[in-house]
Amino acid sequence: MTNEGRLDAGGGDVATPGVDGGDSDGIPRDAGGAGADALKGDLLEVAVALPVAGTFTYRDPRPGARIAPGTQVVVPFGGRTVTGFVLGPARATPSAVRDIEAVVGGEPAFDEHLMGLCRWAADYYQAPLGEMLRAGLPQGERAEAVRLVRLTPAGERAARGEGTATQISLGGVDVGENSVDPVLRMLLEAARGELPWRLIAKRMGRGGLSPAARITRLESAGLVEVGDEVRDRRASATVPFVVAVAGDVATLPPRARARRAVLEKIGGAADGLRLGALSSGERGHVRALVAAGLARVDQRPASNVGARRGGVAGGEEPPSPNAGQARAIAEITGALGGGYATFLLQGVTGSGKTEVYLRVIAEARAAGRGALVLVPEIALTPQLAGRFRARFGDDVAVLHSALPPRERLGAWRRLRAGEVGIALGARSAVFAPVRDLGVLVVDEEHDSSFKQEEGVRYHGRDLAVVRAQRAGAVAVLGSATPSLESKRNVALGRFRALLLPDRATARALPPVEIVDLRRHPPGPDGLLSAPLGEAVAANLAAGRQTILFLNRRGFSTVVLCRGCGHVVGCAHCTVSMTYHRGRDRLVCHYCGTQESVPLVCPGCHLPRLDRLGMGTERVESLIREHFPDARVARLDRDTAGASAAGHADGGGHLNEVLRAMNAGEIDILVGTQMVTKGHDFGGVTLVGVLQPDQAMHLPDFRASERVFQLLEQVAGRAGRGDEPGRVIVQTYNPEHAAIVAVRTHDYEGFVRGELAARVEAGYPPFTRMVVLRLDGPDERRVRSDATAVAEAAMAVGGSAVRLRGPAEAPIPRVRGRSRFQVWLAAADRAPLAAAARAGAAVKLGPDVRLIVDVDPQSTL
DNA sequence: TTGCAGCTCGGC
DNA sequence: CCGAGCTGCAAG
Repeated sequence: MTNEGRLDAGGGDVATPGVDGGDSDGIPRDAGGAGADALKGDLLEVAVALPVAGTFTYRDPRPGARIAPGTQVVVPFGGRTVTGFVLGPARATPSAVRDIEAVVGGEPAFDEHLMGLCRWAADYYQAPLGEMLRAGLPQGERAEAVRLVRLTPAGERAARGEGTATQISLGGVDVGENSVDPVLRMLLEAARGELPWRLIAKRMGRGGLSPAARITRLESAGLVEVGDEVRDRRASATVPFVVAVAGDVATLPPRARARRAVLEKIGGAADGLRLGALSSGERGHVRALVAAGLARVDQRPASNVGARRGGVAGGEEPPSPNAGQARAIAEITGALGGGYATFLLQGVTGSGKTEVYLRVIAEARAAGRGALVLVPEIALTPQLAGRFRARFGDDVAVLHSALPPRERLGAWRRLRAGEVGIALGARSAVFAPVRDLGVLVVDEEHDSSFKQEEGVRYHGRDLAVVRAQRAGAVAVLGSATPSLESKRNVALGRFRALLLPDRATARALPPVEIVDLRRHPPGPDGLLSAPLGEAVAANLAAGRQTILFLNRRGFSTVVLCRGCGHVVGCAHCTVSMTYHRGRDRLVCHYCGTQESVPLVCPGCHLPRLDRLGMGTERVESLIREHFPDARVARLDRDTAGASAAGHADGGGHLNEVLRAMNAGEIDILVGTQMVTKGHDFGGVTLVGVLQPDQAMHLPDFRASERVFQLLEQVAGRAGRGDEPGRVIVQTYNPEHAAIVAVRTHDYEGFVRGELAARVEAGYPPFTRMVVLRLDGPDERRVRSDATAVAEAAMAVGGSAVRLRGPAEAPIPRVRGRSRFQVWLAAADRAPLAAAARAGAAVKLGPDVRLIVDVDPQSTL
């Protein structure tokens, strides 16, 4: 279904310049003299979507066609074809200029405002502009060049063994019977005799010539041709619809009842039905109906998909705000239209922050301005989306990572076209093309998932504030436990603080009971202390629901030899393997490597391996033993599906658990973080936290802050119904600051203590930080490069910048690569950025990579 | 990132 | 002497 916009054929949505062949060798290299001015008008500055510094100049061969800044284009770059973004007219006239090959889509992918934001972000996060721009486009909006290998007629003959001996030997094809060149054979079997280069390389595996050598040889023999093609996902953004066609139903066999039923279903929908909305069985009938001339399948643009979904605005009477909410709403709406302002809205779970967002957004919409809402990845649930839909109906575009690219694209287009005024999504939605932005909301602003930890490492919350600033909009950051950065910004007068004092339901957050595991040791299975065990039993007897929280997946976290003390570790990482009982395999949580459980110790070969440590799988199983009559369920990444909560295949189990919890069909839910965020479990009256201890001792200056935030969030799960809840934390470290503070939900006290410690140690929010992360297969090389990087950074940073390292990362080896870190801290941004740039400019040894991480959120 | 030039090493 | 493989650098 992918429409390929073939460059030389001008397919689909791809505007093809008037010059054929893509090769611009005919263009005068030296434009000197009279022609220079005329030429200059068509010269454009382009950022390519690659990790390459700088921008490049290209020519638009279509006379007078002014490509607007922000437009996505396809350009030849080095020996291949890549995506780029037009920045504007060229600023220099270099000696060599090549032609833009294609313009993707009719309109710019970014408007001026978003271009400005990406430019700012590229500079701040020290990322190439082209890469930043690419990060700001949704999947599906990106055009990508695919290198295709295609059989020539001569190649086809050779592949069939019909070619002349010369042709065959020319191609290096082995003439022996049964052994046609594997590449030719693959191509012969492929549709249209062509395959992507990458696929061929993948299928060939090892042995013999390298795929590249093989293909090159075939190409020079004229048996195959190789070319880059732009696959314009935009052009292919269509969705199949089935429409009933007037015809003679009698042509259907009388016994084809199912077929008639499907036909009726299709006929019942005035505009036809999405093929995707039918079951696979029904789709089979559609095929037959089409063959019988009773139905037709249309391709419709994806922008129509989902446009008319969801509830109708105003369907439900909004609850009237309490005094605290009313005050917050009044303050924020008062600032709307008055230019930039950021509010920090602090209120515990259940205090009604969402209602404040909804009211403020409604206010902005009434004034004709757009809104953008960012939530942590894991919190982007159907429940939350439903709440926005119930209030704003079709005016909301939900940008979910689980959305198929097409639907995402449709949502993006509707936002850009102004058909939809509100965008709701995770981190990357900060780039959503909302028109005339009035409000940006960042919910759970302290959540670390707003920081992108791969590729371009931007922080969604920080970018939201910057975007608000640039757009003259109001930003609202909400949290029960704001980040210390935001607290500091309030103290500095940059943010305005708003407090929602109570839970909207007028009940206080339950106190947190701390169980000292040194005095109340867990039972022989290491699970429950007596107080927590009794509480669970009592809650169960009372017919109420319990959540048990443990932030570790798997069954056992360590597989240890009782004979020699050997711990089974990952072959590629310096971490121990986790035993997963569901799969009956050992899994590395860092690189994903899986292996079967060895029968004997790899060290001493004695069969004395033991599975130690507690993961959610073991908790679930032990709980079933303790409470055989209880209905127990588990919710973590393993049960929910592939990756984090949001992913398509994960939704099923997650939603099922949510439903079963709300229907009271589960007594005890065991889970990881996943149970803490975004879900509203009405009837839970007991929350048990099993072991927050390991999280407190992570080598990370934010460890305490994270533990507090996590516990507070977990506590918020309890007692939201009519019943008061209980929260019990069992720990070996009851005197830890985060534990002490969480007992009485004394966040302000915790913040004071923590801020004092941060000042003392020179950590954020009192300094700014950048980490330079290096990794490579050869430990000594990485170490020495890290030293050179540190020296270069300090030579520039001088006394304004403090250095720590180079030091091995807390997990020194991941995926077979050794990792070192150089930490830079400074009070001011400028010297810090300069030092980091100097460090990043150091020439590295072979296979050593360096990543600049500005405002790092993780030490690992 | 990938592609290519320039170089060295090994086989004929 | 030629080709494969590695290294370093440039890409408009």
